[in-house]
Amino acid sequence: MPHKLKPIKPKRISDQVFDQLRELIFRGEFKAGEKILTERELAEAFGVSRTSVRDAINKLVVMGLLDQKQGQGTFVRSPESKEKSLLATMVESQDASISDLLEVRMGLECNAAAMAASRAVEKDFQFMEKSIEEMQKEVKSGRLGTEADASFHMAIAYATNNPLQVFIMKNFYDFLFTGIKVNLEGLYKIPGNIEIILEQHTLIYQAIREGNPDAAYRAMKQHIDFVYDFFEGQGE
Amino acid sequence: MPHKLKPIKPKRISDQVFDQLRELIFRGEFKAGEKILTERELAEAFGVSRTSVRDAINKLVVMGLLDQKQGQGTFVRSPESKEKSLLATMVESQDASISDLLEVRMGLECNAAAMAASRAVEKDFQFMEKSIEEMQKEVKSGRLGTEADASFHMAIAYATNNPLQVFIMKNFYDFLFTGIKVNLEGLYKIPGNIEIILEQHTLIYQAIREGNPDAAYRAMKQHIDFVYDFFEGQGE
DNA sequence: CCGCTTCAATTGGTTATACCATTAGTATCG
DNA sequence: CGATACTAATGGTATAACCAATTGAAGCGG
Repeated sequence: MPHKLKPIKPKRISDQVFDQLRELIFRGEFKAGEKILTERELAEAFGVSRTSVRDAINKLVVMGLLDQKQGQGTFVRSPESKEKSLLATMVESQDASISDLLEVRMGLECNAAAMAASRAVEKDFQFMEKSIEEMQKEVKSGRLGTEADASFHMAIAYATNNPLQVFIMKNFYDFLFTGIKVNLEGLYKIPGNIEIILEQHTLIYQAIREGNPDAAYRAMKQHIDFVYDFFEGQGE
Repeated sequence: MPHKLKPIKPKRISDQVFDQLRELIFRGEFKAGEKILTERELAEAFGVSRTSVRDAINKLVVMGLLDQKQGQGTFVRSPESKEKSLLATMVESQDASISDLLEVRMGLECNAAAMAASRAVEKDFQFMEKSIEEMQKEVKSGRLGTEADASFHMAIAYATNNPLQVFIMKNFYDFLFTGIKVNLEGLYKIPGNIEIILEQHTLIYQAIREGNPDAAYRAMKQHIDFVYDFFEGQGE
């Protein structure tokens, strides 16, 4: 065996559709509560059979990301709606606190920010910008903007171009979401805090845009430190 | 509305099949590891279409109760392997390289080392020492000591006292072993490398023992950087 | 104009059938 | 005996047709 041949990729079509749909949900292309394309439309759009699309959708329904109603359509389930994901429930049963979450994120996301700074392309920047703008809108409308917040962090994961980083963050998403929600609710009580968060997001974005890994790392660290300190001060 | 009428049963056929199959599994009619009836057989037995059976089975697969393999059949998943599978199963559909793995570990483990340095207790030190000694023994016996290597890194995860960190690392190393352990062997085969690895492990351990988070972080970074550079040089 | 019924279009759910892709086992040939 | 080739079994995919629930608009009668 002189040479290591090609890796091949035996991927099921339904799984490929599944991956793409999940990505669209996570990136916010399909917004919570929104009705997505019909099975027939998706089948045509992907160029696969309706069977494969159905298999993919079923998977997402079981995972709690989608909701189907006969005669109406398929809808994106809002993350906050009850039944948390498998990972989230498992984590819960192990008594993981918000602090624990933030500590792990510290390592995971600071490193990701640095990676992103040296690899992100235009498309990645656009996703980050979009998330920041979306969060600004939400805040001005009196809402928390938790989804946009989570999307921003997911955008950085994608920008690393590291499939494993993306993979972990994807499975982290539900827990990330609930964590962010709790944080923002606490932060919201104190005027000015959300603006600080937004400012920090912008700083992270700028550092990545400038291609400065070190600055991106520090900006992310400062961001998470801020949230962490605030939460610790709350009495834990 | 004087009377509460019939509840009716607007139940999908696939769900009815699902319920029955799940019951059979829970009752032990289908025993762990056992191969169950084929989709075609089940379809005929239930008097429904194969599609409905497939929908039901898919649901059980996503839930981790069943396992399907093309060309072989559908099997009942043993209970102990249910938990570790949720990450491992999905990782199959990704093509992550060793570099990707190391990049994520960089963030995860450097941070963990720093955490461990400020929290580890005597018991944690003992686990680390044991892992290092074990690896030294293995190496002297002419073996690779990959398990001891992993144990050392897991010991650090435990030392963080962060259940989420432990959880992630646990699933991480399942993936590491089952997926790309073979590739790591290349690193160990070159004389001198194992000694360097052991030295690095010792440095990490000492930094943690001294309660120096900064040094622990740097020591871990140096360690992972070394492995990373080695693989980059290999041609990847 | 209002209220009810009816009907048609949309959309997910089901069925049937055929064929593809992978695997394990067996038969065959050297 | 061993390697190869074939075959059968099984899950995966693709079509096409029809069923069932929902919505909303059209039509009718008051």
